[in-house]
Amino acid sequence: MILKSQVEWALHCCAILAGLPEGRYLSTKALAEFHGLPKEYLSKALQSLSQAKLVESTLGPSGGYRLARPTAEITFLDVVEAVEGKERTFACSNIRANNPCRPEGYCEAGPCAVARVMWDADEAWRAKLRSVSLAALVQTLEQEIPTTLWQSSFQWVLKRAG
Amino acid sequence: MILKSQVEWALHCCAILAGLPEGRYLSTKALAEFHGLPKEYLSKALQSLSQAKLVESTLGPSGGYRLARPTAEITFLDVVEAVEGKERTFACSNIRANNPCRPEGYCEAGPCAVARVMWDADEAWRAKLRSVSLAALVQTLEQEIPTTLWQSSFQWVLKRAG
DNA sequence: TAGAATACGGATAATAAATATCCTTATTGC
DNA sequence: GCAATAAGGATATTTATTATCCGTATTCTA
Ligand code: SF4
Ligand code: SF4
Repeated sequence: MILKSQVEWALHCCAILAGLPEGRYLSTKALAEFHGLPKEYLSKALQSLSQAKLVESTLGPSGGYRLARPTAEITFLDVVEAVEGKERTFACSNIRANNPCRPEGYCEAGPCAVARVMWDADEAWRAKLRSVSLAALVQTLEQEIPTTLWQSSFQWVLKRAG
Repeated sequence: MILKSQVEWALHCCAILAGLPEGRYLSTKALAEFHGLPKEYLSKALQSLSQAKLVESTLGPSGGYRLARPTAEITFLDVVEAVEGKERTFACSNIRANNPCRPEGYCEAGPCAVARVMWDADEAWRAKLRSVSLAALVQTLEQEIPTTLWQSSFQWVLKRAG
């Protein structure tokens, strides 16, 4: 089990969009070039973000994406779920129903203990992702990335932002 | 991203093995029949458990598997990692290295903030799985499953255990 | 007003992973 | 010696991921 690479892409794109000045848009093309990613396929990830209402888009030249909400109000979980979906990572196929000793017509009340533990763990994962916002991410990145690289990156980006 | 179904299978099989009397073995065939699963493929999951030293096996008629450790010393995480592997669920492809503004020969010190958050969440998931033992699972199941079904199930199993 | 750049969605192809089956070998109990 | 078993290799089959291509509607710009 491994998350799709689109998750990493989407998170990095959101980090860039989070640093964009108010009202500016950044195109798929620019985001793809900046990260060295296939434009057409990255576009699908961005469309997922758009459908999840995390970003807004506009058409035409100088079109592209911008965040739809303040960075403090978008979490890692929002992005991950936009790309991966909201389904739990443990799917129960109800194999206990195949128990040969199971009485005719007997129907289990709810999810069994196995599923509940797996779902609790899934929720712990999500809770952690929910606890980190894009604002927090940008703050950390700003501290860690060398100032010159940070600035030249945003110069590069701004030159292409509509 | 979804866990393979072998995880569910392995957990249920461990739950059965956990209820087996000291020194008895249960075969793949019996476990597959009990859960209504494809024997050959379930066998692969059990082999994973065996390689992870969670279960011991013996050959010949009346052969099969038994737990290699006390139920209190086997956790959900042990079983999940035996089947799914120990790799983290977020794989970093280091796309920041593609940044066009990145200086020649510049090399990032360590994993970036994005990866660290994802890995923290992964660890939260594992911590939760680590916190539940097979002993705890069996205790819960024993409380929840109707006594008659519980007993007839283990009668069924014991008749086939070597 | 024409043209270029864009997001969006549908279709489809390529690749990788999960699921499943088959077969051979070595070991064990009877 | 025979039957049942775990183990592991080989190989299909099916599904998910990754990727590309194209048509349409929209928006900006010149
Ligand atoms: S995980 Fe629980 S609910 Fe799902 S099949 Fe197994 S016993 Fe049933
Ligand atoms: S997640 Fe972090 S370490 Fe991984 S590619 Fe992105 S920036 Fe680099």
